[in-house]
Parts: sequence; C-alpha cells; structure tokens
Amino acid sequence: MGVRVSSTNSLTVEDLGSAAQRDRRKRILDATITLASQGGFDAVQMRAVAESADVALGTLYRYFPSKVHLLVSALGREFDRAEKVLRDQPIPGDTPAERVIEVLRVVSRGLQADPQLTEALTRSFMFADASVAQEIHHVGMVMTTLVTRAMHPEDAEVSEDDIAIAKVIGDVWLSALVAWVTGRQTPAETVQHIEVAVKLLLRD
Amino acid sequence: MGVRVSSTNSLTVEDLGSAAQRDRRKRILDATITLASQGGFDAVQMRAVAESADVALGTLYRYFPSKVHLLVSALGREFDRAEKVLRDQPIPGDTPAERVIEVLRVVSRGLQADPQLTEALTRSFMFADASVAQEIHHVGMVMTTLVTRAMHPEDAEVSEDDIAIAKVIGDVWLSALVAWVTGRQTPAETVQHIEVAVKLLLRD
DNA sequence: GGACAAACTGGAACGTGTTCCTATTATGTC
DNA sequence: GACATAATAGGAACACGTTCCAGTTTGTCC
Repeated sequence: MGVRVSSTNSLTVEDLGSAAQRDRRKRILDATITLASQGGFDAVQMRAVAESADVALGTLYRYFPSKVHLLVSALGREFDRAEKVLRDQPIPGDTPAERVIEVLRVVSRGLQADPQLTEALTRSFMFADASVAQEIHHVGMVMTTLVTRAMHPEDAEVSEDDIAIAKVIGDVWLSALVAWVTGRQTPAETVQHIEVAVKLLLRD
Repeated sequence: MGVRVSSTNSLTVEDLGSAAQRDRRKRILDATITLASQGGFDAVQMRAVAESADVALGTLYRYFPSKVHLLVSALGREFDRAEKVLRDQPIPGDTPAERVIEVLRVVSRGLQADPQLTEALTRSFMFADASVAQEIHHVGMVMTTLVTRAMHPEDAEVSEDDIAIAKVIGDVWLSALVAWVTGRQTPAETVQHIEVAVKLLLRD
C-alpha cells in the first residue's frame, strides 16, 4: 500500500494516502466528535472510537498515536470549519473592540451550544505535550487570525502590537474556556471576562 | 476520632483534626512534591506517593480524593510559601509595569528552577474540575494579590480595573506556563510573552 | 496471476488511577 | 479500663489508555 510521496490534489499539507485511508481518517474523526458531543472527554474512549469508526484499536493508534492527538486533530478540523464560515462575513461593530468582542461572542456561542464537545477539546488542548505542538500551533494561528481580522477588517496594516494583543486575547480566551469547561465559571462570566480583557487591551 | 469544630491555632481555614492527621497530611504533600520534582506529573503515582508517605493507598484517597486534588493542594501549599516570602519585601521598579514584571520574573525563576515540579502542578491545574474549584480559586487569589500589590506598593487604591488587569495577567501567565511545560515554548519566550502583555496592559 | 510488503483485524496483556473490602489499630466516652 | 466508633493497613479488583502480536486482507510490482 505504501505512502506515496504526493498526489495531485491533497486537501491539506500532509498527504494522507489512498482514498480508503482518507475515509478511515474521516470516520475516526467523525466518531470522535460524535462521542465527544455526547459525553465529553471521558466518553471519548479509544475502544469506543475504534468500534464506532469500524476500525481496529491498533489501526486507530496507527492514525493517531494518542487520545490527545486524536482530540486535538478533531479540534483543528472543527476550527477550520468555523474559520471558513466566518472568513467571508463582514463583522459588525464600529470599533476594533466591538468587532473583536463580536467575533469572540459568535465563537463562544458555537462552543457553548455543545458544552461536552468543548470540554473534550479544551481538555485535550491543555494536556497536549510537545508532540502535538504542530496541531496546537495551527489552532493558535487560526485564533490569532480571527482576532486580527476583526481588529482590521480592511486587512491592511497589522502591526506587531496588534499580533501581541491578539495573542493576549487568545490567552484570556483559553483561560476563560478552561474555567468554564471545568465548571468554575458560568458562560456569562466567561463572556464578560473576555469582554473586560478586550476593552482593556483595545482602549485607545 | 471525629473532625472537631475548631482548634486554637490551625494553620489554615480548614481544621485538619489531630496532630497525627496533620502529620500524615504533611507527609503526603511532602512525598508529592518530592516525586513531582523528580519526575513530573507522571512520576506522581498514587501507589508511589502512598508508599513514600508511609500510608496505605486507601488512606491517601481518604485525604485527597484524586490525583488532581493532591497535586493542586500541593501547588497551593507551595504558592502560600512563595507568597509569604514575597510579602514583606519591597519590589524594585519605578512604574507599575516594571514592578509587576519583576514579581513575575521572580516567580517564574522559582518555577523554572524546578521544571518537573512546575510541569506536574500546571498539568493538574489544567485538569482540575469543579470539585477542586476552591483550591484553584485560592491559587488565583494569591496570584491576583501578588500582581495588584506590585501595581500599588502603598496598598492604597485598588480599583476594579486594577483587579481586572491582574486577572488578565494571571491568564496570560497561565497560558504561557502551559505552553512552556508542554514543551511548546522556551523559558525565554515565556518570560518575554508575559512582559509584552504586561506592557500592553499597563501602558498609561 | 503470483509474490511481496504494508496495512488491518481481533484480541490479549500491561500500567496506573480509582474503588472496594476485611482485619487491625487508634481515638474518644463512660 | 472497657466499649464504640472512626481511621488505617493491606491488597484485590476494575477501567481505560496504550502496547504488542498472530493471522488476514489489501495494494503494488513484475
């Protein structure tokens, strides 16, 4: 079967091999998202994922070397989807702060609509070690891009400071998310906390 | 043996019962810190902690209902110690930003001196659910206090904004810590990231 | 089509967090 | 000091992530 060097039209940077392999990978990620939506991090059990995706346990581990890799990859796919949806929509709001808050509100609403999924993905994000750095970095980039685009809709000048601010907002967002999924903070508190941070960072 | 309502001079808010119980608790936390320092999160194995503290496994679970509780409690104790050391020392620096950065630098240096311990404690912090909210909140308060005191050494006016800023700094600090302990960021990058955030938040 | 390699299946097995149970020991009460 | 109760010791047992292996299927090359 062998991993070919490259095919003509791969969807991502990494080539994933044959159609059967892409299909298995998709089935696995679908099963992961389904299980995570239903019961959160704990419900994403490797044996259950394998069975649900109609794949042997060993095969699952062949595609994703750990539960964390699996969940972070699933998170990445969902984030890509969300980013695509938001990409071409104009963001309402007169000031950068308003637009950033709006974007975060939309994203947060999406997450809060599926708390178990969010819990699973956030947990895995937090538990990820260096071996998933690439996947994590990808998610961080998408997040930063979302925020800087909200700051400058005309996609003109994005300064160093802008990026720094976007990263700080990302940090606050992550911390708030952790506090929320671990039940230490209500959704309303989470949203408000982020808004306060954005206003502090974007007061000019 | 029964938990007495209160004794004359308990060290913390919660009364921990007899001297033997306090001693066991101390031995357990000591063993936890020792193991964590040597091998990080993975090395803190409940059976190893129990053996090292000369306590049965069931007893360990009687004192700390989970590994995360155990580690977060250990983190709380270490934080209290650090806070006591810093409490009565004047913080060098002419501006709030300088002083806050200095405080965070001192704390970070302490953490980076024992990476395995930091990794273990940060991981547990990230994995903590609602049942450890109290311990987490305690650590958060200490952190916020440290920062606001650096902002206003005269411990005079601490405004709402000040607290909000301190919380945001705490969020950034936590995110940076996670990135560091998971090997996705170097100590230097971590320190610099935090400095940028502080300067952004405390530019006046 | 045949030979070979890679991938997949099905399942056993191991490590560690967690639970549970019984016998034994410490603690507080009269 | 005798008793009642709570705490502890010691260890078996279970769950789930992870690893490993033997046999089978799938894909590739001639």
